[in-house]
Amino acid sequence: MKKDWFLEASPENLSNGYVYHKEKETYVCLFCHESFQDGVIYPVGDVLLEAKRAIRQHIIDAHGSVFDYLIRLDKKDSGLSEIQRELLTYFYEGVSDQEIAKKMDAKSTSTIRNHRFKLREKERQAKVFLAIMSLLKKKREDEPDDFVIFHKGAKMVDERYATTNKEKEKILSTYFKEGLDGRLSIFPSKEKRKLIVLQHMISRFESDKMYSEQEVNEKIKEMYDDFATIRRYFIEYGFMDRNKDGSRYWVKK
DNA sequence: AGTTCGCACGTTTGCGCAGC
DNA sequence: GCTGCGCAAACGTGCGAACT
Repeated sequence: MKKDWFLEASPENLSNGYVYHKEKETYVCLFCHESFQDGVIYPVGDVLLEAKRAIRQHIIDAHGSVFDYLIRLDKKDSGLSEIQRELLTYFYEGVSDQEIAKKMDAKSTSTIRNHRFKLREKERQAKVFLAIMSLLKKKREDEPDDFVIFHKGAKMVDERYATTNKEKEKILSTYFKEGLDGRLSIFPSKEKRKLIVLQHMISRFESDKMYSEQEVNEKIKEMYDDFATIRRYFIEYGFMDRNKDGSRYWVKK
């Protein structure tokens, strides 16, 4: 059995010895990965059992007790000392404090009580710790990604082209190999990349200036030879606008 | 029915020891 | 020297049995 997989399960699943996969509607054994399909009736011994009861029976029959497995984990995984493990085993078996004290070489019952107290304290601490870690995880998942904002007039931009600033950096470094002030190596074919590259190219234009077609071409040529393609994309994707006769160009805000 | 007693258990506190 | 761990004693509390 792969121990990591076992230990990644929730505390409840861990103590059950199995997990329920919602999408597949199956119960899966954490020890051997044997699965039981919800809605199917399984013959177990001389009786028929539905999936949930079948997997519980399977764990008892095939793997013994989940407690035995967990209690035998080493300190690194359980955080329990040798003595704590021994005590917990006695508690699990329902042995009285007096008997435990006797079994554990003349320890007094007060020692056993004190251990019980410490273990409960550990339990409380573990719960708080789990809650803290779960909040941490939740916050990370809820945190909205730092998405690239396109200007309002941008066309062809929808949720399919949502790009994080991190991705943007990566894309730009791929296409502007000489650096962000350098030339574009090739114009990308994927829409998402086109948008990022065009957004970067348009940032080199002044936003309040009126450009002639010639000026636009020259400016683009500083970055890429095929100025006609880029100019067309600027208009098509709404990064730039022009007047009817095409004599004046300006950056859309 | 109310009180007392013994017991079990939880909790607090202090000490000694080992490892770092 | 600090820290964690194991141990034990002391104290407080709840509960049932025995007693008045």
